[in-house]
Amino acid sequence: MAVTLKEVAERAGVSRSAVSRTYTDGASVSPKTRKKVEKAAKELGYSPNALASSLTTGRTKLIGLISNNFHNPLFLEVFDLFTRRLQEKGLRPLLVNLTDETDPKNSLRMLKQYSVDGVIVASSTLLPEFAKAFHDAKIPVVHSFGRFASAPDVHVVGVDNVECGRMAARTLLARGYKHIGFLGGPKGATSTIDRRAGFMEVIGQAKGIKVKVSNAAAYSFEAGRVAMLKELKASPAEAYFCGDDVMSIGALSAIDSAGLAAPDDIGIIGLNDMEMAKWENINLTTIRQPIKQIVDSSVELVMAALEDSNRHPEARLFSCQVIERGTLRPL
Amino acid sequence: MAVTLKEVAERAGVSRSAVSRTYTDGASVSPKTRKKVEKAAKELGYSPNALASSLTTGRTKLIGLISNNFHNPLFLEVFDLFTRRLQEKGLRPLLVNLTDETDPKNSLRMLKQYSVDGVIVASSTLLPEFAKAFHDAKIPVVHSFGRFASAPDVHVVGVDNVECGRMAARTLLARGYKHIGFLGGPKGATSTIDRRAGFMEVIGQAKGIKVKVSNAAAYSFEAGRVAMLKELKASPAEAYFCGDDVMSIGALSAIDSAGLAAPDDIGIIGLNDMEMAKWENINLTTIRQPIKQIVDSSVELVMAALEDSNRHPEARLFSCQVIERGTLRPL
DNA sequence: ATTCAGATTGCAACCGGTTGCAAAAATTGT
DNA sequence: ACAATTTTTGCAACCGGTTGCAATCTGAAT
Repeated sequence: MAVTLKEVAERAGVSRSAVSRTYTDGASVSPKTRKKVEKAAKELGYSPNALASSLTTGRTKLIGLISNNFHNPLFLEVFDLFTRRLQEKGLRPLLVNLTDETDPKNSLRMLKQYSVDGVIVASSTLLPEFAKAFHDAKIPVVHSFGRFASAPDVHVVGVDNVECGRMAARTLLARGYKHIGFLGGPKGATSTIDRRAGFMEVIGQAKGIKVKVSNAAAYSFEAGRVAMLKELKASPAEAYFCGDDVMSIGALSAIDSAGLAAPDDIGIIGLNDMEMAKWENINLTTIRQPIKQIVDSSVELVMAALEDSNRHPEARLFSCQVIERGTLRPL
Repeated sequence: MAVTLKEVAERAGVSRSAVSRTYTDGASVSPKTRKKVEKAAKELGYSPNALASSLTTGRTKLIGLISNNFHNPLFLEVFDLFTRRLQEKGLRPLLVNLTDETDPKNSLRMLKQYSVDGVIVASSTLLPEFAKAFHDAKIPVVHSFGRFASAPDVHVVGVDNVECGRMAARTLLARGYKHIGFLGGPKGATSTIDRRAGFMEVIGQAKGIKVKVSNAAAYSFEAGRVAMLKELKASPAEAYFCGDDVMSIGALSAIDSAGLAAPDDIGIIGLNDMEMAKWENINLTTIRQPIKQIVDSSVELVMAALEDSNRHPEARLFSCQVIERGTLRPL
C-alpha cells in the first residue's frame, strides 16, 4: 500500500540503512547518498512510518490528551492551544474523552495499547485517581488545571486556587460590598474547596462582613442559573464570587430574569476569563487564568518528563489577574 | 519497558503465536491455552501493542480528526460527540489542528507518518483541497459539515445548506416580515453561498419583499456584531437570517448596544442550535443542525470506507429544523 | 606512496506483533 | 481399536523500520 523504506532503497541503489539514516538526524550519511535517497523518496512519495520506527526507538511521539470537560467553552480554547503547541513540538495528540468513564483501568489500557509517550490530563474536575493510575503505570503524566500540592504525586500545572479565592474576596471587599457570597462549583471539586478556603480566609480577617456560601451542581450555565435563582429567593448577597465564567453567565441570566441587573443590584465576579467573558453583552468581571502559559508549560513539562521519566513530581503555578469589566460596581 | 507478548508466552508456557491468537478474535485457540495465557497476561499486566500489530495487519485504528474550528463553541460539542463515538467503535482520534495551515501537503505528511486508517475533516470552512488531498493519497476521508454536491469528490455528510436558506426565508416570510436581511458568514464560504442561494430563491418567489444582503468577516461573535452595527447605521431590515448562532449572538449584542431589542425592533434567526442558543439570556430562534446524527453518520461512513476503500463517494444530508425561541416575532 | 584517523556504508539482528503452513493433538464415526 | 476429520499448535517468515558492528572508503599528514 504505502511506499516503504525498502522500495526507496532499491530505487536509490543504496541499503535500507542508508535510507533510514537520511531520516534520522544525527546519523552519518554522506551528502551524496542523501541526495540520491531524497530524490528517490520524492519520486516515490515516501514518508517514513513513525509507528514502525517507534518499535525500535521506543518513542511514538503520541501524547494522550485526556479530558472530561467537553461542555465548558474554555476547554475549546484549551484544546486549540494544546493541539497547536504539541504539533509545533512534533508531538501528536491522541484525544481521549473521559466524560462517562469512571474506571481509570479502561483508559489506561487504551493508552498503553497505543503506547503513548506521555499523557496530559486537562481537567479540573477529573478524579486524581486517573492521573495517579497513569503515573503508576510509569507513563509520564502532567495534570493540567489540577490541584496544587506541595508534594504532588504527579506533575501539576495550574493556578493557585486558594490565592484565587483570596483575590476574589479582596476585590469584593475593596469595592465596599458588605454582604458577599461565595457561589462555588460542585461541592466535592477540589478547585471549589481551595477557592473557598482562600476566600473565607480573607473575609475572616475583615470586619463587619456577612458571608453566605452555596454550591452549584456543576460548572455549567444551567447550574449557575439555578443556584442564583435560589439565592434570589432568600435574601441574596450584594455580590458573588462565582465558580467559573460559564456559571457566572448562568447567574447573570438569573439576575436578569428576576428583573434585576448587574452590577446595580447584584455584583458578579467569575473565574477563567474565557473568550465569551468579553463579549459586549456579557462583559463579565472575572479572574483570568493564564491558559496559554499553563498549556505551554504543560507541554514543556511533559517533554521534560519524557526525557527523564523519574523526574521528581513538580507543581507549576501561575498567577491570576482580575480583569475589570462591567459586572462589579467600580472601585 | 512494557510487557511483551514474548514474556507472556514464556510465562504461560506456550508459543508466541498462541498468545497472539488469544487476542485476535476469530483465531483458533483452545479454551485451555486461552486460560493459561489470560492468567499469565493478568499477572504480568500485559496489554497488546496496537501499533506493533498494525504493522502486519495494516490497520492502526487511528482516525485523523481534522479541524480548523477552534473558536466556535458548536465544535466543542462536535468534538465531544466524535471522540465518544469513535471510542465506542474502538477507534482512536488523532486530533489535528489546521488553524494556521494553508498547505495540505504538511497535514498529509503528518497523517501518513502516523498511518491513520482514515480521516474525518470536521469543518464547514476548510478548503475542499484538504479533503481532496487526503482522498488522492488513498486515505479514506469523510468531510463532515462539508458542502453537498451531487457528484462529490469525497464522502460528505452534513446538511443541505440551500434548503436551510429556503427554510430561513420561509420562516421570516411566514411571520410577515416585509424587509428582510441575509447576514452571511465570510463571502467565500460555501455554506454561506449555498444558504444565500436558497434564501434568495424563496424571497424571489414572494411579492413585495425587500431584501438586503451583507457578509460578516467570519463566523464569530465579533464579526457578527460589527456587521450588525454597520447594518443599524443604514436603514436596517426588520429581520435577519444570520450566518450562524455565534454570529447571531454578536448581532444581538449590537442590537442591544444600539438600545434596540429583539424581536421587537429587529428579528434574528440563527443556524446551528448550539447549546448556548437555549440559554435564557440568549434564547435564540434558530435552525437546528442535527449534529449528533451528522457525527454518527460520519463515523459510520468512515468505517464503511475503511472496509471498501474504493467505495463510491457519497453525500449524506440531514434535514434541519426551525427551533422557535424568542428572537423572532411570533407567527 | 604510505599510514592512519574519521566518516560512510551494508549486514544482520532486533523491535512487538501476525499469519500461512504443516505437524501434532483431539474428536468423531465405525 | 483404527482411520478420517477437525482443531489446535508452533515454526518461521514477515510487517517497516533502527542500530551495533565490522568493513570499506575518504582525505590529510607524513
